[in-house]
Amino acid sequence: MRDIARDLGVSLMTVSKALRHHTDISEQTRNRVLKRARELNYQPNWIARSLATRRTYMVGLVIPDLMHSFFAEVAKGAARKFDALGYQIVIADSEENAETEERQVALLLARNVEGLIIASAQPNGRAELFRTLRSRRCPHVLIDRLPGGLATHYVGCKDDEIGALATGHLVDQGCRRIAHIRGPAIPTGTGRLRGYRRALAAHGLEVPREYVVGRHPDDESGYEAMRRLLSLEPRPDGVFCYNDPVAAGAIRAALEAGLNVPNDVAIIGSGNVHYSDLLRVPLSTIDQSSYMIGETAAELLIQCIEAKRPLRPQRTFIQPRLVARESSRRRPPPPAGPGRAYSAGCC
Amino acid sequence: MRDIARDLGVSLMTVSKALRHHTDISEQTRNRVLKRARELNYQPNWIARSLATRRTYMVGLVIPDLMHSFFAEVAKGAARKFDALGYQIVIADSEENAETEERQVALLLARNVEGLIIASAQPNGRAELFRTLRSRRCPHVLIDRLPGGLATHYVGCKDDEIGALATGHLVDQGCRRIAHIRGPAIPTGTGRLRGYRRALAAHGLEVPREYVVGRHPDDESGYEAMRRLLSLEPRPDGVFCYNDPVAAGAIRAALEAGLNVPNDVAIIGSGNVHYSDLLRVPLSTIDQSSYMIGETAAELLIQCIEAKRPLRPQRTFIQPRLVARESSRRRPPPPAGPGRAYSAGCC
DNA sequence: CTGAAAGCGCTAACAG
DNA sequence: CTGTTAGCGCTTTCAG
Repeated sequence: MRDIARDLGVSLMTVSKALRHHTDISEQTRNRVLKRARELNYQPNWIARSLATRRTYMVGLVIPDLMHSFFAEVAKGAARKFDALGYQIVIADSEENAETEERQVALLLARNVEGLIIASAQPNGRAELFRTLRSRRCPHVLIDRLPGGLATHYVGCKDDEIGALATGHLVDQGCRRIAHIRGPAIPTGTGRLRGYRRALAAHGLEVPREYVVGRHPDDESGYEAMRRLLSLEPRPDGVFCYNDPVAAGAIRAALEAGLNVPNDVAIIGSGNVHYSDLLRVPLSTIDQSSYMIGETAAELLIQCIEAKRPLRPQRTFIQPRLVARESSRRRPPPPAGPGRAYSAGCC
Repeated sequence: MRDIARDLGVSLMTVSKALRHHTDISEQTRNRVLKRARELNYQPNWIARSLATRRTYMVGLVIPDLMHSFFAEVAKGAARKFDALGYQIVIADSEENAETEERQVALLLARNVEGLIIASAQPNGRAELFRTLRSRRCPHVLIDRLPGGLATHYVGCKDDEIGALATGHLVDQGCRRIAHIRGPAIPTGTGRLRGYRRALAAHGLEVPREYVVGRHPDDESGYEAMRRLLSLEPRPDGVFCYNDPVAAGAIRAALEAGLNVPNDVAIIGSGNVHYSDLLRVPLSTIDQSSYMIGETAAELLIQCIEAKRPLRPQRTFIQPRLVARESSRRRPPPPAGPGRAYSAGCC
């Protein structure tokens, strides 16, 4: 900028304004400045600009696992939206670990991100991170996982609905001994478990305690959990899995045990990750509109950032949608028509 | 920082040094400063620090698709390594589009990243982006895709080896009419095609022109391409696919056509993405050590950044590894032992 | 319409 | 060991 100013015999200020298309600069000088800038291949320095304006146009996205297609899709949705709105996104991976997440958030704050989208790995009841965010006045939108008793912005499904929808579907398919491979002690894990229990109760079904197993949300532990379930007597005839990777692992275990999916045991997951249609047995699942979660959260966050005053907490609950594929369809589908319990919005 | 200095009656400089654990500060003052900093919940401002030091400790990673497991895994490897080395990674998605990639790189440069890792979407022969990078003296490491005639750092496989390894494996399995669903006109696409042709020639096999189809590297177009192949007369009995998503799509098409995989048609992909073991038919593939590519590239980039003088171009070629699963195994595996053509390093 | 002055929060270099 | 001076590259504010 200094060079341009010197070359053109104008002040630094004039250059600065011209470059930013400020109104009170004559057409002519602006063009001279722009021309010279191009010749010199001038590149604005965002660091300096940020320091002066106190704006970074950077936002953070914290997810538990980059490699989980569900969150990758969320990230893609958010990235596209932010890009369109002139913000840069920085993605951080918390590795499904509360401390790592706190560290990542601290790093992002130190970089002066203007806002944060978080699919939090904080266990139920641990709210310090959110208190910090609030006290530092950093706009943030929670996604996918909604901690209880917190007045924050949120975009995602209601997890008990997911659990009830999936479990209800298994009941509809004729399953009577329905097990659950649960997730960790985070809102999605406990919420889906709650929904599962509610649906069982609603249908007057009872199952042994041992029918709820699992902890870690990946296909390896889905496999292990399923093996445990299959060793029980009586063996479950339907399994609702915390998410699609877990379900994929469960299918592998079932097939390995020589069972037929869905006839010996029906399986359903959640998340509708991109490859679930390509699995050994195409996987029934609950679609949570991952891409849309990313987009919607991004829009909301920008609103928060650009609002003068903090907005009051806004929650967008996305309707979970049953996607029934082969892994759970035990009978030819009942005739379409109004009144089917769990078919609304099904593919 | 000013507040701390005022409260303690010392200079700003003293505070600055104490905070950074500079040596020439007395134990005692340091502790006083640190204590007060904690009390005031002082958070260093990276923007200001960056402006003063001309260091950002930020690096960029540009990949063609966040949602492709292969690149997600690369990203994970790089992220972990950078994190350990005290750098922050910013991931950008080029959407497999050359212009978007150039825009993303420009954005990252404007943010003063200190270096870049790029899995480039530039088509063969288009080298302007790399010239820019070079002229701007921005350290960069190319991964996965190595443009011809460019003296740059690189980490990845040799694509003709991938093509030859995969195709040779199909020959070993008894396939004689081997088709190829190819990728785009980028180094990986043309390199694998070249390897495929070389292997066919080496085995004295000839195939009709129509046996090479495809363009887009996703499962949808893999499906379409496979349908085209299956309509040919004679029908191929083996297909080498550009990557695993394409192969997954191809398997779907084959099964839908009522064919048996691998007996009617054997299929192999490349990339060894995490879920390939869980597909309808567990997918044979070429492992490219995606995670290690990320790690290695990160290490190399940091070396470049921290070196006084530009390093001379360093290339790390990773040995592709055959992973033979069900989608290509037409006969019981031959007895293990030395001398098997393509078994080195196989799982 | 143009420009001078002051400062964003921090640090390198050097002087005491 | 501590402090002073002079910026980093850009912008806001306000006076011409």
